[in-house]
Amino acid sequence: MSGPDDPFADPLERLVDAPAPLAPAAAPPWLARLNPEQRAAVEALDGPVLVLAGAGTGKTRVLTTRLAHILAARRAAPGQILAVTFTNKAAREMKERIGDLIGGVVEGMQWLGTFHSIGARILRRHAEIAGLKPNFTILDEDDQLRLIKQVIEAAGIDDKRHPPRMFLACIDRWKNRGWGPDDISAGEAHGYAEGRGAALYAEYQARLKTLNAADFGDLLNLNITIFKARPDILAEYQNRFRFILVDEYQDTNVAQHIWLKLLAGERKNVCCVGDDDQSIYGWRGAEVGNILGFERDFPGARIIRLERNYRSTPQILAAASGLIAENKGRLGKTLWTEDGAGEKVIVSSYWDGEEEARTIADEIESLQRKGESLAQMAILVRASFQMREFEDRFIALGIPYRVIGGPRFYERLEIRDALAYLRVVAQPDDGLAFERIVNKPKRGLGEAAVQLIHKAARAGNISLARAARLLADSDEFPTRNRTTLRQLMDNFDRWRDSVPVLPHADLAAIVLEESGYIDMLQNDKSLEAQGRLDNLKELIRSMADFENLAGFLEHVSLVMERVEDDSAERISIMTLHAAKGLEFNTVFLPGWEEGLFPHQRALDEGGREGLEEERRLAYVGLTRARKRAFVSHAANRRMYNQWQAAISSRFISELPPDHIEMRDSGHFGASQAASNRWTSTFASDYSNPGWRRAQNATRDGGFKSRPPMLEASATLIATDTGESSGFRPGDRVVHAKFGNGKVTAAEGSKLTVRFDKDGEKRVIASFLRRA
DNA sequence: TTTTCAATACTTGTC
DNA sequence: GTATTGAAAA
Repeated sequence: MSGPDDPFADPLERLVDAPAPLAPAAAPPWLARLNPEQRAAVEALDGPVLVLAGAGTGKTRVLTTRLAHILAARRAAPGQILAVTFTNKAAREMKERIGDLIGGVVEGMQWLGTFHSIGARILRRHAEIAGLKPNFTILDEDDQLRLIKQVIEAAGIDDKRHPPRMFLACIDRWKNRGWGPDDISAGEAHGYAEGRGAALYAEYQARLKTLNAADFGDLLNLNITIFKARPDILAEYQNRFRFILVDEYQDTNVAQHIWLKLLAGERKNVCCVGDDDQSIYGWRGAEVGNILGFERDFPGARIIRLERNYRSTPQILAAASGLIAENKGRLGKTLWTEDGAGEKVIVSSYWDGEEEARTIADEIESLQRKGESLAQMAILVRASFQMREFEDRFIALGIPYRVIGGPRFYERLEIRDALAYLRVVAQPDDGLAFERIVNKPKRGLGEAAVQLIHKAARAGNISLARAARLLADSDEFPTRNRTTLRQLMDNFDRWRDSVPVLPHADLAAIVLEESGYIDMLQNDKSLEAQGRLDNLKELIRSMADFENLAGFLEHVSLVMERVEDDSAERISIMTLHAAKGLEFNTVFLPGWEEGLFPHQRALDEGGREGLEEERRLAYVGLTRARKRAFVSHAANRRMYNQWQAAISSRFISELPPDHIEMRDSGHFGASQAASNRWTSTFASDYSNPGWRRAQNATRDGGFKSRPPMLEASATLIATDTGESSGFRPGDRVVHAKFGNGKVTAAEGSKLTVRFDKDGEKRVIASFLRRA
């Protein structure tokens, strides 16, 4: 482990070579731009510091400036600072902003990253101590679940009564708390399969070792194991990390907290930045207690509150503050701003979700006509099913939109298959990857064959691939399959041999070609197959950005994301969770109804704690808005195709009346009781054709009766293909969202299409292509 | 081995 | 309503 990649090969000398901006100056310009609290947070370098940064108080600025300050004061070299974030996006942003502040020195900041990427880095260095090889695979949830199923099956447990998912959740919870198989109390172990939880967990961990694999939880937990087993190694890191910075501290779980405390050592130059009011990931293992108990964990800690808000109007701040004040157990902050008054938060009531979407879309167009950019508007929903209504409406009106947090590139089937091939090439012990592709494309190695290989593997205590190799050369395997298996194994040997000589992107292309995977897709005449081939091409293209195969695979497992282009003129639709850390001039917050928001399940499973987390979510939503916030609820909402009457969220009544303006749509005349009766009488008939037609009629009517100017603007936005769309009634077309359909009417670029699945819809020609 | 059908559940979702 | 998933049938 040495060479340019070695994390320890960057001695302090780097600092001496660092560019000019590092020269100590009496009054560094970056400090002058801070308010007194921010400046205090930047300058309090020694000892533990907790920065309680309210929404929009310049948290990132403080973090980045503090880093720059440490470097400028020559208190540490870039490689001696540990800076951890939760998301790759946050890490990337921090890197960029430090780069803006102090220039190229960022390159030396090799310990700026997510908890998991840094954990993985440390684990690879000392893998042997944890019983792994340095080239171990990082498993994602899918692989994890498959492994768990195997463990459960091997233990002879009925997976009907004890669903594997449940066990996955247990393991997740245990790992989040930093518990190994030996730390599971009888009570906890009882949580799954009548007390066998701990034993199964141990078995799961043993299997991981055989696979030479680690799951996400292990990336940190095995670090802790290593640190505890080898104080000398821990000391090495404690000595190295002169300063530790943590972003979004309220989201840390117990394991991360232990990890941080170990690394902080005696020096305890730890600076954690966070906001207890924005803790919304409790269900994922985040422990608000970490931030609430910071002083207990780090005695003598300095606590600095950032309360001056630079984002929102006082009206929005007051509404959000009033709401969050309902929560108990906060550290407490009072946000203030010097900004002028601004507009009150608008609270609207609608008859149903469809009217809500329609009216919000109208509001969006109206704002747009006043010159407001679509990129500065967002719709923040509680649950993703709410997005659909907005998408439908935006498609109909031709309002460009983007959904944030949809299905990800690396989660697609074909990508995962391709990656599985590459994983087996890179790491032959990766049995999960091997299993995934033995019979893909179909080569006659079905379940029976896989079982045989499994048996051999378990008997010899060797990996699947090794067992497969043995079986291929022995006569314990059905003759007709033996040749196929041998061919496959020979292929893998050959591919593996070419790793050092071939560029990895070329190798990937060869693997996919020679394995028959490409042929399989080419022979598939379905609509998706072409898209899958394109995705594979895209995958191979993207591989070129990485140095080697191992580097690429690491990226895929740790950085499962696509970089969003947020400059485009589009409105964003996302969940409230996805919105944390973002800001927009205008924010729409639909669906504030009891049962949806706060979500029923959060109440059922989380009790008062659950309710408070929901309230924090509402707070996060409101504080995303710079100028305008629109809260709304509908009296009737369709969930799982069932109409349900809903009463407005308690969060609406908790908003301070002085800072909100109630708006009524007029249609919303029926009392809650009446709507209840109405739903129960007609709910069963709701999806019948007659009702559908009636609903479509209203929708169309609404569309046509609009002021002409709106019609025009809607057309204008969407007419990038021009008036002559080229589509005629009768044409078969494909729509990215709705699939196949037939054009029934066309006027200019606006078409009516009868979709095979979804029925008739009005769509814009530019969303269509010829079938 | 593959296709098809029925049963199930369905908040949020980084790494 | 729908997507996924597992088991039975072809």
